This record gives sequence, C-alpha cells and structure tokens, in this order.
Amino acid sequence: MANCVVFHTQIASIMEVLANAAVAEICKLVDDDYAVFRLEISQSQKENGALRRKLQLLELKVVRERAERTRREHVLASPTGSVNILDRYRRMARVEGHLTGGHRRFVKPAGHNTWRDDQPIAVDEGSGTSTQHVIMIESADAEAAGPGVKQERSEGEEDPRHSRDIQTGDPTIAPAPPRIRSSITEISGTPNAILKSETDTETLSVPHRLLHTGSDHRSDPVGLERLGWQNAPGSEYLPVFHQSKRTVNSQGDDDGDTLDTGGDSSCSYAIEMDPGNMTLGLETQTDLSRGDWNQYSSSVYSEGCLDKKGDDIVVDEMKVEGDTPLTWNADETHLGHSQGRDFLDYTENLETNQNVTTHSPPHAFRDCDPESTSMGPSDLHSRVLFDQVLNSNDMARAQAQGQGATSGNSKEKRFLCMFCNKGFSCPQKVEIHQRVHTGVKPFSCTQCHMRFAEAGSLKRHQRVHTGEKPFSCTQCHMCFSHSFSLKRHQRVHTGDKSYSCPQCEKSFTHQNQLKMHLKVHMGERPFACTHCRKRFSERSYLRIHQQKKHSTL
DNA sequence: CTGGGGAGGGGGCCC
DNA sequence: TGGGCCCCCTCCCCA
Repeated sequence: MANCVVFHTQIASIMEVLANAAVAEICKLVDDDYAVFRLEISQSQKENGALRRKLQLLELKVVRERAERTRREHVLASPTGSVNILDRYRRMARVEGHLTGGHRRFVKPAGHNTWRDDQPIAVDEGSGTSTQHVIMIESADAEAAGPGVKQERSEGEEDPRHSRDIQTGDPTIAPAPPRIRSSITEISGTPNAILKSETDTETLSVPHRLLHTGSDHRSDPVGLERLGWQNAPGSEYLPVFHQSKRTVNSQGDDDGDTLDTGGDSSCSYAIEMDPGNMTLGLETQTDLSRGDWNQYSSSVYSEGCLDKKGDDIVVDEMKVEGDTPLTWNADETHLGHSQGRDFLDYTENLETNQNVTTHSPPHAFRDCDPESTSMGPSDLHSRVLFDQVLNSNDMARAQAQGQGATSGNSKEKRFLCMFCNKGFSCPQKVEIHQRVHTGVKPFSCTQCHMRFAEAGSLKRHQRVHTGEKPFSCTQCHMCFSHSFSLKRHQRVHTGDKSYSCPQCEKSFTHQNQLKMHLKVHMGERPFACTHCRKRFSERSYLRIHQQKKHSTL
C-alpha cells in the first residue's frame, strides 16, 4: 500500500515536472512568436507611416487642385435652378455626341465633334437649352444655404471638364473655400496631427492601410492579406473598426502581455488605439468607406498611367461625373442638405448596411431626363414590365456568361465592390468597376471633351473623330465602328430576330425595338406635349410633333 | 399626319 | 486590350 502511495507520488511529481517543462516550452515558443509578431507590427507601422505621408501629400495635392478649380467655377457661377448637375452633365455629354452623331454617316471628318466653349450647350433634348454655367446650377441653393456649404458642395460636385475649360476666372475674387481647407486640416492637412496620431493611435492607421492598399494594391498587396482583407473585403472595414473601438479601453497599449489575440490582427492593432483620437479615426474611416478612397485610388492609378498612354489618349486629373458626388470631407452631415437625397440614401446605406447587396445603382436615376416631367406614373410601371419581359432574355445570357453580382467562384472573386458588393478577382478590377459608382472618368479625348472610365471606351470613341470603321459586313457595303454594330447589323442578313414579343409573336432584331413594341401593347404614351397635351409612346414622336406643331413657339 | 417598325451611332459596362 | 453585349438615341421608311 505504502509502495503504491509512493509510486503515485512519484508519478505525480514526474507529471508535474513534465507539465512544467511543457509550459516552459510553450511559453518559449509564444515568446519567440510574439517577438516575431511584434517585429512585423513595427515594420508594418513604419510602412503605415510612409504610406500615410504619401497619402497626405496626394490628398493635399488633389485638394489644392480641386479647390483651385472650385474657385474658378465659383467665379463663373450662374445660378439657374436646382437641377441635378451631374445628370445635366451626363446629358450634355450625350447631347454632344448626338449633335454630331449623324445617321448613316460613314465617315465623319475629324474635329466635327469639337466642343466649342463659346457655344451654349443644349441640355434638354427638346427645346430647352443650357449653358456651361450649368456646372454651378446647384450653387444657387448653396448660396442660399451659406458660403460654407456652397464651397463644400462645389468641392464634391465640381466638373473637371468645365473647370478645365473655364480658365477665365477673375483672380481678384478670393478663392476662400473655408470648409474644404478646414476639413482637410482636420483629416490630413497638418503633418503634426498625423504624426501625433501615428504615435498615439495605431488603429487610425489600420483603416488607411486597409482601404488604401485595397485600391492601390501595388503598394502593399501583402498587407491586405495580413490584415484579413481576403476574408471579407468590403464588408469588413467597419467591423474591424468597431471592434477596435470596443477594445480600446480594456487593454493598455504598452503592455505586451495583453497582446495575446493571436492571429486577429485587427484586435492587436486595436489595442493601441487612443480614444482621444477616435473622432479623427472615425472620420477618416467613414470618409474612405464612402467612396472617397476610390477617388484617391483613381487619382493614383491615373497618375500611374500617365506615361503609359499614347498621344491620343490623355489621362489627366480624375473626372467625377457619377451620381455620387465625392467629397474629401468626411462629415457628410454637412453635405446632406445640399448633395441631394440620392447621395444621402447612398451613403446612409453604406454606413448602416455592411452587406450592401440590394443597393440600387445610382445610374438608376439616369433615365430621369428632362421630359420625365411629362411622363405619367405609368412610366415606372412600364419600366417594370419591360424588365420582366426583357430581363428573362438577359438573365439567360448572363447566366450563360457566368455573370451576376455574386456569381462565380467566391474564392477567385474575393475583392468586393464597396458599393454593390460585386466580386472581382483583383483590386484593379474593383477599382475600374467602382468608377461606375463614383463617376470617375480618367480618360479624356483630346479632340473633344468626352471622358471615359475605361481606356478601351476612349479608344473606341476616337473612331468617331478618325472616321475609322474597321468592322465591315461581308454581305453588304456597310462598315461600322462598333463590332457589336456589325454583329447587330448582320441580323438583317441572317434574319435573326431574337427579341420576340410574348403577346403578338412579333420578333425584332433590336432589343429596343421590342421594348418600344411592348409599349404599343400596353397602350402607354408617357411622353406628353407640353403645349397641346397630346401624348406619345416615344420621345422621338413627341419631338417630331413639337417640331411640326409648335416649332414657332 | 400619326405612329409603328427598321436600323445605325455611340457610350457604359463586363468578361 | 479587345471583344461582346446592353442600352439609349436618332433618323428613316412606310402604312
């Protein structure tokens, strides 16, 4: 019995020794790993600092340029009404093309499409016209709201095309964009503040790193993965930040023992956050997550491409044309009343919903043309009906092509658009895609003022000036500048009428033909003449009617 | 004269 | 980078 007790005691002592040895080994491994981890963190912090300084320089540069352009636009401001300025510019660009897009024109002389700055630019497709001053149309409201608001809104909605054209601003007028400068000063204008934040708040650098490297992957693609980008990009920005907020007050920044969060790099960064700088960090994060980082990334991208473009392709400062006005001021509440409800909803949606999957794209408002005021409520209904009929065909095609917002291999398309959650295989594609939402158009034509989000679109557009029509029909003399135009044309020869009406068995070669035909079945005449209230099913009919009947008015 | 249909021009967007 | 498709606009023809 005694031997048994002694034996158990010895076993217990041996196990204790072994356990202690194991613990010691584990501690040693942990210490080693921790040392390596700390080293990596310190290196990352240094990288953050360098990147942040680069960012600050870029931000300052861009903001100065924008402020200068804003000043010039402000000089030529002409309040004419509260019309969506971006939509107007879109139509201006469209009208510009239409003004020169002659039907059955085989060769267009170069320069025919030249935008003349001294000409009023027709905006309304009917009789309405506007001028270049439309760029400041909304400034009328801004002036009513106060100079500060005006400056800030102009900052977000400025039109580089006009700003580039309008070079005759009165230099005696003070530029005075107070809100812009103050905002930039708060965020990144003063290096001292940033340097302080570098030492006090490491979390502040995390959103910067996350977001900016997400767009400018070339600078640090490894950092993305290290920070968890690959797991849930897009939707993970805010959770990371909120998590940081939660852990701020629970752990000290100088106690290495508390750094036991393992691989959760977000938590490990959050440890060293200074609550005093929370506002600054929140502003920066919010600012970037709303799309401003696209602006930044696009500018970087554009600048990076400057030397890659040929003589005919110019990539200059970013062009913001989209429905989501961008701003460098993170405090959107200052913008809300002047930016328009669309933008507000947009940003609120981004703020509150981290999984933005059902967001209607901003270009959903694209169809709100000037004549929409004469369109009855049924227009929306007809649009839905069109979609029901037409989308079945489109969806089948999309499925055949493997398209879709969330289709495809999620592992391959792990870079998500922060606006619509669509997945892409690499950050560049996300960046290009997000121009759909941001309206950034870095590629401008040297012969007219058209701007494009993609280089290919610009190259294709330049055939308008050169008259090049490389796509010729083998069965007739027709030549086309678009490859798809040729393909569409060849349906005439093949008799292919893919678009069939479900109600009368009619079929069409154009999808748009079917679209118009459906209106016949529905008896919709959404386009009403403002003079005699006669209604038409197509805008062109209304226009012809107005030209013939009311041209003298 | 109205309006339905045919077809090209051209930009947006994605693969 | 090019190809492809979608979409809108426009003009023309014709019943």
